[in-house]
Amino acid sequence: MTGPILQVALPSPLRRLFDYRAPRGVSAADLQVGQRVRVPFGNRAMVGMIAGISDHTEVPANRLKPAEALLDLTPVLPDSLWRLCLWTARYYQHGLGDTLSVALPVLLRQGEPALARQDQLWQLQPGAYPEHPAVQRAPKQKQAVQILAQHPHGLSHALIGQWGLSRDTLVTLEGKGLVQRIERSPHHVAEPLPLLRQAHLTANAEQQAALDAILGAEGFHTWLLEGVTGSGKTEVYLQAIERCLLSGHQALVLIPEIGLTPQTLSRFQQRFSAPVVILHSGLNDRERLDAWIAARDGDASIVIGTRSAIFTPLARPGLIIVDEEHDLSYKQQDGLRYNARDLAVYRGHLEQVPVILGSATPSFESLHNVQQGRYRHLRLTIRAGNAKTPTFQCLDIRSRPLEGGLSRPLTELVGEHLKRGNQVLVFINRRGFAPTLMCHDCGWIAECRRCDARMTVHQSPPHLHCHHCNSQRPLDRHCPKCQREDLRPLGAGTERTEEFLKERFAHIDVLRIDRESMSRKRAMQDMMDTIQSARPCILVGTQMLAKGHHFPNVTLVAILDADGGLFSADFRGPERMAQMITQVAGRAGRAEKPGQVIIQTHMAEHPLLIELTERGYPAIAERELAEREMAQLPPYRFMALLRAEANRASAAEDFLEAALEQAEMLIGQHNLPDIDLLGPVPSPMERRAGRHRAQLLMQAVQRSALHQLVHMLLPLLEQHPQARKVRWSIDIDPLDMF
DNA sequence: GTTTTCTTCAGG
DNA sequence: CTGAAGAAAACC
Repeated sequence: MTGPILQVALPSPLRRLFDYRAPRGVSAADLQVGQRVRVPFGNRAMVGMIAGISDHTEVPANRLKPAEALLDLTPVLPDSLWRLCLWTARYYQHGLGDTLSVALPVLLRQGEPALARQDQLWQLQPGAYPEHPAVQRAPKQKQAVQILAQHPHGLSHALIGQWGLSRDTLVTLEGKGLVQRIERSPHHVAEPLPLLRQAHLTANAEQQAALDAILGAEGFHTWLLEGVTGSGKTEVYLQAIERCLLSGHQALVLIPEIGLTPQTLSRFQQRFSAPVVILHSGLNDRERLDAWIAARDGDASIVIGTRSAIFTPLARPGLIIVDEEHDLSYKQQDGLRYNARDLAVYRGHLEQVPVILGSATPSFESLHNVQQGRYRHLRLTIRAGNAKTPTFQCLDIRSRPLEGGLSRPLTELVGEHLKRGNQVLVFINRRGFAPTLMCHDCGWIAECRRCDARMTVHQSPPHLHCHHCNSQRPLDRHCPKCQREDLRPLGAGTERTEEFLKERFAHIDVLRIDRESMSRKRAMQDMMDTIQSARPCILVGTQMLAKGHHFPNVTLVAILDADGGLFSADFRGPERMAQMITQVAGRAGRAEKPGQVIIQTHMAEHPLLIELTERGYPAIAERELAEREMAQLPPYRFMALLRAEANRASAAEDFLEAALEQAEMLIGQHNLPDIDLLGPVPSPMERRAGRHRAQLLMQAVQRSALHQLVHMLLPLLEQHPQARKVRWSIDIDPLDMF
């Protein structure tokens, strides 16, 4: 008689479960899938999750160990979230244990109880009042009674301090029987709050039509809410959430990483008095766990968070919103390479709740899903306050000199807009001073020693910086090759453009917005203050500018270099370019002032640019999707990318060569239809951070065939002798090929 | 992935 | 024979 065998998922990269006997003293009736157990693993203890309970095992009895302890009385995750995790592990071909450890808050991974922290609150006893004889000779105590009288639901320790009271005072009062302690979770709502703090705005006809469609449908549907900037997507979200809360359910809202704009968040908090939890990177482990538990137990009505928030359990799920669904930050780029937007759709299906994907520039995948009838399309085309759509113009810069990245006509135009008292936004997707440092005598170029890339010149402070591996080195005056003293920065980044504009428009504020300049804590707020002041100013920045913020007084948007997207090696280059230009352009012309968008390019006749400027994003999408179909690319084909990297030059390719052989064998053995194996080839940037990288692309007509192939291939690769010499990973539905 | 165990080989 | 380094195996 061995008792039940626990199949435990452990936070390890190994893609399998480990069998244990039940902890001593724990009977079969106490055990459930989804509970956490502490188990001995090798020479240390680990926290894992019971993924299965069986009555037999292949592991010989002498190797089978008992688990040390059962950590939960009931499963930590609701059933729907457990199933979401199982599906995620299967779909992204990742170990279940590792998947679960991505999904769970850190403290739960470490074995903390999955219970809400109990705050101690001080509360007045029923018979206590400030004139009570017992406190007349104790002013501090009297004051405490007065303050507590104003807080019938109790005051927490932290707040007591803010009122200038000490713990001792309250303990004394407790002794006198005037005050009691109560335990309560910090998110617990004592009594139902009024839902709305602020009445909702009146929806326009389009918004109302979208809301009617969403709210009129039963159960699970995916809605693609395509709304041009300023058309009021957020108001649609808010009113959909309102209905969700009114029916007693909770809403989950995903936002992109950098789009954690205080503006959007405060709109949620201003509108609803219902409890909102925000899962952001600033939370410590304890705060994160508390928020997670508040969501799971139904104490939080609205949960807002970035990518990983898709794994937040909800007691009463009612609605999932993915804002800026096209944003790449929804895709995790290492480890478990999941796409939170796609998981949101699957989760909606599991929990039978509507999913709203919102964007001004929907991803081509989502538009394709609309065409396929999987998603329903809702459009918002009217900008608030009748703001006009900006006019687009390409500015041919062939053989024109550039200063700080700007051509002469553009600089003049900037001057005109400033003279009229307006603000100008200059978009340049390159940080630093210049992307290249070159010796004017011998042609030497500063390259990174660990990557196949050029070093970027930075000026404040002066140094060379590789944006791919973060290595830095000082800026020499002499060329290391010919020793002469004529090193010149080539091209322009944000620093150089900022410098040029400051010099050219000496009396005007020039604000640089990029990762460096925003690292200061109040930097963003200072910038917003200047912008709100409506004084003429110039904003110079990277794509940080394109996300979330509204600049009502900007009338000119200048895009310094649009050509990158036109001849990118990545087939998604044009999609990215069109999204970026459209998003940046959307920052302008919000008020009565019409906006003007100038795109500097060497390829003014390029059909893509012409289409984008004359007919806009939807036209580009239609055209590009047709091209993708012809070229048999996603979303018309399904991709899985096997990457490998190694210190030795050929190790990665050797491994992938072996993988290719295995894959070909499996395709033959199992008659898997319509799969192309492309490669192995060196990655577009072959060497990065000192490691040589290569990739094998697998592409298929049917997702299921590709899935089968990868599913059978990975166990073979794990055992392969060459696998030890490389780091490898599988990326299902890869979004970039680097 | 990390840790433990095995293998090999130079050196004494 | 010993010790070090590197490869292989185990991790339940």
